Amino acid sequence: MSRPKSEDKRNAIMAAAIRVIAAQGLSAPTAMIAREAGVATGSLFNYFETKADLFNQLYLELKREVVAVAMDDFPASADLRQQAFHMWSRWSHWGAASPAKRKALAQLAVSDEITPESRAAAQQASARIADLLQTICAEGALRDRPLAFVFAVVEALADTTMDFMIQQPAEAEKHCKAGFEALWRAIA
Amino acid sequence: MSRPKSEDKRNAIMAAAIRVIAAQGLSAPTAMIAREAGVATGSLFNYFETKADLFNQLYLELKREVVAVAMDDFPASADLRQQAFHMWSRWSHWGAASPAKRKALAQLAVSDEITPESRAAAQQASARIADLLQTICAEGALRDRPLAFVFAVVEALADTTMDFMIQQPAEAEKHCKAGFEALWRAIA
Amino acid sequence: MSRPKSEDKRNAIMAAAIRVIAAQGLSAPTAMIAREAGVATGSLFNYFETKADLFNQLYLELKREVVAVAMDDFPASADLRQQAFHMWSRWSHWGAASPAKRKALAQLAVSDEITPESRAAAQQASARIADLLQTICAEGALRDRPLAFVFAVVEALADTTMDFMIQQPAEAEKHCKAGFEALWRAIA
Amino acid sequence: MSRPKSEDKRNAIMAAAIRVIAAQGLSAPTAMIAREAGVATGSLFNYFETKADLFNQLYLELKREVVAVAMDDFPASADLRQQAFHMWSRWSHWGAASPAKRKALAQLAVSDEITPESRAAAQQASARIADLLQTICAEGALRDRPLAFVFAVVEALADTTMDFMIQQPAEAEKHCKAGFEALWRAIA
DNA sequence: CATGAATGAGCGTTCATTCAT
DNA sequence: GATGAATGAACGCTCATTCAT
Repeated sequence: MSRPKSEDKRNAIMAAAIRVIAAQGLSAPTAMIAREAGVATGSLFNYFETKADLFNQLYLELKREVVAVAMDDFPASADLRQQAFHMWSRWSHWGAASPAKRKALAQLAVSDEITPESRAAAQQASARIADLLQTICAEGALRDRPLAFVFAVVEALADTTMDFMIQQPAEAEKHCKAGFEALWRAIA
Repeated sequence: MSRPKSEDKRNAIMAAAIRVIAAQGLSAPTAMIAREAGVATGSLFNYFETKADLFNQLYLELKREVVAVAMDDFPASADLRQQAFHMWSRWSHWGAASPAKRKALAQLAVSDEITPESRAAAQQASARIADLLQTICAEGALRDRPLAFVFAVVEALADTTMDFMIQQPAEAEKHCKAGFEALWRAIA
Repeated sequence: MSRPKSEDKRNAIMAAAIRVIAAQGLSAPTAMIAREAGVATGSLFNYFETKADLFNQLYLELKREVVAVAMDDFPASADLRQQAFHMWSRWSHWGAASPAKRKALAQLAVSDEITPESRAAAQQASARIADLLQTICAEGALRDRPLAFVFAVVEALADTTMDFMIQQPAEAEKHCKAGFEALWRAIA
Repeated sequence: MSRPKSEDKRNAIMAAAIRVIAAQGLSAPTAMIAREAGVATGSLFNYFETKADLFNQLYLELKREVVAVAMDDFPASADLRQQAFHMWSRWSHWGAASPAKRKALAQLAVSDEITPESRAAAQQASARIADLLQTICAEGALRDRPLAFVFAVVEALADTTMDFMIQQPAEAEKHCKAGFEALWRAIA
């Protein structure tokens, strides 16, 4: 019967946080995020209990977005290399097209504020990618390494690739393919 | 910039900063670093103009240490793969043996406080490694990519490898070799 | 000031305020009082213009309750000492049985938020007790002191007595009688 | 070798806290206390870890001052009544002459911020007064009550007396003596 | 130079009150 | 009237940096 808590406002805060974190880092004042979102300083805390809570929710949301994009329109019947390239291409183009999101996510990922629970939830969200990787490296050089090791290698390669796609947009396609080539040789 | 009186004190501050940053992150108070170093809060600023200055000097020093370790006792007459493995092994074992330094360096590397100048100097310090990489990938899949791309890929692989060597010390040698295998296939 | 719709709701807020103030002090958030009362945060302000208004009304209501209890079933034809003890006993047992009310009242009584008007109204509500006291001390040692002085002494003794009745319930009767003895000797 | 932490400054903060608490209550901002003391907001926290710490130290200091004043120049060889009156007179005149201190102490005494430790220390500081009271009431009506009960009664009477001495300074001596008379009759 | 007390801008968070629904 | 989200001033406390000693 009162003004309902607005999903739009929550999204506005999330979006503002991405921009502000990308620009200023995690030490960006909550007041600045609120202003950027067009809400009062206090309102931020109607949607997120603490700054750390906002960070955790944002981290998880971005992680899920990456997975959703990477696995969208997945070619279930293509061969493994094509499937892998599909995922890689989607992923890296998303990152190249969303530099603020990537920058924010990179900062969040190394932050002490992100709880083990959030990291676990993020991992769970990546299950389908993990499955794919497992299949890919089942007979490769890394077949005896923990999947987490492989995953970390892939993420590192992807991050590097996206950095270069952003820095040299004209060469984006080449970087994307070269990154995939390195990935495939490394793990398949 | 005249050399301050006590090189020891400067080193103590650097070492304290490594420990404190590893434990608390970059937001650790300068006063805590000073206390850990056994000097007065004000003394820190006799050796480093600002906190950011301390961070930049520390970043560069750690980067140089990595290179020095990796290239120490370099087998100039061995074949390329052996040379590469020598470097890789030194590097990753250093990282596995110095988790605080790695953690601090990881945080510094993504910080906005590190200036382009510091990053450029770090790159310059890595010239010998860069040369080696260039030779390695001269005929590989990434031969047309910028050397910086290759370098970034290698660093990402190395970081991942070291993380796992630290997390599972019993498997350290296997992780080290598997990481090298992935690297060699990716770039050579 | 029109009577608000629900007397029940007003009472619920009052009762909640007593509990919350007893537990948390006067700095308890109005939102907590409202929640404890089972009403919306905004509703509290339909019944009380401000937090201070709530406090003043609560102060007065509690003061009036004390008087009503103390003078209930008053033995108009008993002798003075018996009348005094009747009042004393009722009063102190009420306090011992209502620790939250006493605690809240004690905090309210020393608060700056309580207006002179409220204090005056409380005094007026105590007129019958004041009359009794005046009669009691008409020939005692304090006969030349302002009645307010005597009243304050009595309140102080009563508060102390009730504190001990609450702290040592097994000795409650003894404390009650001892307190009365001290009172009688002090003023009669 | 640095600027020494100044006892003067600590005292200035204490004195300022007394004035500000007397005027505004315990919710007075620390910044206001600091300003009143002529120091920076941050400096207050060089001398007191938290606002609550300041309150506890102030509480204890005021309690000790009361005792010191009351027992100063104690007539060890006078008779009991004279000794008691000496203490009473000193105490009440101190309170009448230091209304801000009394008001601050009254607020502190009922605050939730004051720790059991502080209250215990205050009690210990009052040992000599407690001894005197014990002797006084050894044969009085309250001889079987806990000393703490007697003490509380005395404090209550003293507080009331001082309130009236402040409110009607012209009658201060009469209030002092009447208060003592009530006390003596109540407990002796 | 060394020391650590002094400084005050800045931060995350709270909460009395308002007001759209 | 009832609701609870929205508001933003205010607070306690921190901390990089300065500077008196």
